[in-house]
Amino acid sequence: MKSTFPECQSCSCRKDSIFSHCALEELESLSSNKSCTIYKRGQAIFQEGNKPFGIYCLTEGKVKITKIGSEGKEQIIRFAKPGDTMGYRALLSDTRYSASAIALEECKACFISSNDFNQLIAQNYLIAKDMMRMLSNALADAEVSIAHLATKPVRERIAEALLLLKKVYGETGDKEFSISLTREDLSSLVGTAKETAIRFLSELKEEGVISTHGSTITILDSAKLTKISQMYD
Amino acid sequence: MKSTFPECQSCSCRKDSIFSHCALEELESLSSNKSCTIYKRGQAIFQEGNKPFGIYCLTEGKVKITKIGSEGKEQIIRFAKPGDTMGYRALLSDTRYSASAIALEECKACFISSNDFNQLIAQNYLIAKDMMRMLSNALADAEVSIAHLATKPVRERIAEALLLLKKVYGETGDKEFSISLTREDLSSLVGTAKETAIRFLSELKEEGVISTHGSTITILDSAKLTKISQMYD
DNA sequence: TTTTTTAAATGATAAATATCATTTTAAGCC
DNA sequence: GGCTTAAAATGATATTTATCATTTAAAAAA
Repeated sequence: MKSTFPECQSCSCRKDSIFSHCALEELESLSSNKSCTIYKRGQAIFQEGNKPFGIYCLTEGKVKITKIGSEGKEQIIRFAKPGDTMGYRALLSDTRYSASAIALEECKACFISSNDFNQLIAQNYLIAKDMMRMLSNALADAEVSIAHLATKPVRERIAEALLLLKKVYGETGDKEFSISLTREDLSSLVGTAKETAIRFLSELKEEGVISTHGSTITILDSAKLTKISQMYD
Repeated sequence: MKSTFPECQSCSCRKDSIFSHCALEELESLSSNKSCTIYKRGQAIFQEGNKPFGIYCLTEGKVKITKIGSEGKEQIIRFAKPGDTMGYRALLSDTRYSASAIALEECKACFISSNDFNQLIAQNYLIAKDMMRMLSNALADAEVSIAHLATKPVRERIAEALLLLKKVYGETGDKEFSISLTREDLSSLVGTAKETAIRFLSELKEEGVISTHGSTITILDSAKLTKISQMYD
């Protein structure tokens, strides 16, 4: 089973992760200490409220990061893609997980213990700096979400959500983009009711901006979607 | 004018700021290099979209951190109190300010150049670690805001906003808490229309949870307010 | 103090979104 | 492929929140 996971030294995920500044011996040490797991669709990689014991590096699959809101409603905070690090926030603030990470499809992730992680950021300032940059970017993204949740109507937020999915999971260059996402997940990303999300999707379909088949959504016209997402800016 | 600002070495704000881990010579160097300014109510300390040249340490007064949302609507992201550092996010991610800092009353703030700041976090790992903790906490707070904006009704968010103000600006121990805040600011914190915010405030007044005089709001019953903020949890 | 200005408060109404019920479509299974 | 189940889609309606208009109260200015 171990053979299905990459060695850190040669991991393709490393290129734009926090590990891009690691020295070879650091990577070797990471690689020999890590433990890797396969997660099935719907399985939690970590859960809100639990104590963190390390960080996770996603090597395959899509993950949603969620929080429980009012009345048990799930809110999607962000998505993770291969190469993304997850769970570092809780470690760095020495608190419990403030969100859960749930596999949207079969995923593979490598676990690095808090000891190894703390040692890494303490001994290599470039990595610490990278962590700060990651946190700062995540914070900026979160603040944009706050402003948009508070001021944009649902239709615009739906358009924005679809563009976010494309940005995270799309290949740069390809024109069309498809993703399988339940309407439940879409609505808990947008912060609206499932039926409302579906209605606006139907509207976008009629306008030829997207098409759907089952739970799969295909973005046909990103430019128009961008316009819709900024209609009242 | 300079005399109205504290020296970093003896600044009372330092106790729980990122500067709590500074060595004496570091503080002396900071103090001699900083430049301090008084800001009038409504004045911007920094503005969304501008390039950062350093960080600000608030020594007196209240500040709102805001973003422009849809249709030019202002969204309050968080508040700063004396001792808080502002503007570090943009520096650490090497981007422009993603939000503005606006004085809610007469304020004093000290400016530390990006050179001095970068040197500080590069040479003293305890400070870098503190920065990471601050960023992580800010991120956790922002994510709570996202979940609550998306899932809580306005009444609960109003209650929560009042409790937040108390938490940030209240003295630990005092039972009642008063703050002067325009209804416009309250509504742009909660993410609702001014009139809606006023209506729920009136409701809370009738229930004896708060009282108001002009723009001043007094929290009379924090416990009940807490309950209201979690009504459907 | 009186006047003027600005902000808070209330009322009436419109718009946006949520909820509940039902139908249709797609996906999993024998 | 037909059967079964789950999810997407649509419809009818209720609820929540926003908007616009007006009044009242509190600051600021004269």
